[in-house]
Amino acid sequence: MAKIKVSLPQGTRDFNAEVVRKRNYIFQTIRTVFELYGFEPLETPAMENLETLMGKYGDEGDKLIFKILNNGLDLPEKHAKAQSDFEQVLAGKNNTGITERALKYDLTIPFARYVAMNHGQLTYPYKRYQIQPVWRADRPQKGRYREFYQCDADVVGSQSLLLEKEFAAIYARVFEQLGIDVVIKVNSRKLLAALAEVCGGADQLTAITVAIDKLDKIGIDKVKTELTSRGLTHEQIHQIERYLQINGSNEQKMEQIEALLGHTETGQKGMEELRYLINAGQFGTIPNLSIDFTLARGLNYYTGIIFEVAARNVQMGSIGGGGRYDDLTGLFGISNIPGVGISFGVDRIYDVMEELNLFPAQTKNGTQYLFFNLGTAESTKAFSLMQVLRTKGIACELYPDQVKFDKQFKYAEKKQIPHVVIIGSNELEKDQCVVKKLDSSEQIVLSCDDFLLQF
RNA sequence: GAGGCUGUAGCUCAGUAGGUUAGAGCGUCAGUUUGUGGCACUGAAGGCCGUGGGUUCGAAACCCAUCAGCCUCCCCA
Repeated sequence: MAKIKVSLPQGTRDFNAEVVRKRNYIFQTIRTVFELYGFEPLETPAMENLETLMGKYGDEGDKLIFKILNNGLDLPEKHAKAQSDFEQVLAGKNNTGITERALKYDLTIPFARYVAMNHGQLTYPYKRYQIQPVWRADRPQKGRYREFYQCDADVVGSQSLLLEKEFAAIYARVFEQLGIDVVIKVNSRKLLAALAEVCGGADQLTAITVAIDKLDKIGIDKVKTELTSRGLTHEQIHQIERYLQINGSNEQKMEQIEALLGHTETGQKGMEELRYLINAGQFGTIPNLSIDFTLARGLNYYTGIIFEVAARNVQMGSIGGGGRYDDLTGLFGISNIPGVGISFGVDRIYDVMEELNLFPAQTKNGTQYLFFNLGTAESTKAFSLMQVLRTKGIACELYPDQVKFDKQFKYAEKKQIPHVVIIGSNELEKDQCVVKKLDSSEQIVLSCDDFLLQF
């Protein structure tokens, strides 16, 4: 038989039983916490209209959207139009004649689209969570895939800072349950805006944000070089440097930022937000929450508090992020719906947990009892016992072929099935069965009725 | 979009300075052992050495191209 070379598209993965179980463990943990905080599930299609997505993620983002080729382009009567349309695509422009749909790039924009479409029906504040795959035509590398899951929770229709506090608590709780030691970095976009006001004006906000975002990668000197090339003066850059050098405990950082940006109105607002978040108050302190003024988070829609979560003790990009946005649905014609949300990067969380060996043994749950196949009459008996076990929720299976013991034992071992049940001609005659534990080799003989009574 | 590394058995990899029939470990299958697994021993199957060209008497090895994977930058989860 000719051997056909098979492969997977770049940046995609198959998940075997073990991996699926471990992933489900993460999903379940996150889902449970979301539900505990009153979020409702939402699912949206894998694909959206291309125009829904285009222009929402910046120029870079647009390039990374997977576009879907329209069907029926090969129909003879459409040839001429398809060819002229394709010229547009070759020129770097999208054309609905060639592609009008695309795979979703994140969960936030489809969510905004959903809110805009169902504006009248939703009960506000609307709290939803969404756990679905998204696709990006990125170059894959460590911790980066072309198909990966996002777990988002957002609230729209409320300005309350209480929500930010709850989201921080959700992060803390989920990672505590997963056993990952994290630092939840928090900042306010308003402070960045205030910094921009002080140094070069509001129109420099983006440039400053981008430069700050690169700090931990390129270092302070290169950040200064970049800012200089943006036309900032020596004095302005000095201010930014003072901003970036703020350190110490959360309280100490607040004191330093007060000295630097306290005289601006925007700065005061930003500090208020942060103070509310870090103060214990009536909700208690959130563990691992750390103010990080160098946190900037790209440049898109965030306007208030921003979050980013990093795992300690392991080299990995952020495993979660989010923040407040004032007017996400404005993009779709429905204005004045403020929102705030966070996201978990499940694939990276998986990699972190794998690297730190944090998955509990319970994730291996599968078949509990393997019934040996030792003949037709014997397996008929086994089958009737199994049906009882199954009604009691015990996973079990019968080896489908009557083969030697050796083989059936090895099957159980490979699948890590903890017990085997042996019903041969001897046992059948006495209405008994032999139950053997594989790890300890202990085995007991008991009547079929006694066997069932255990469950 | 830019750069680096790697493609040899199902998997992880050896393969000496180009030289007969390309190796190991693990895994698979069979047997020792036709109702008691893991261990051990014996044996077997399994390779167009990523693909295409070139250099050479001779290429898995050297050169070029191409494809794929991994990694870094950019950006991000």
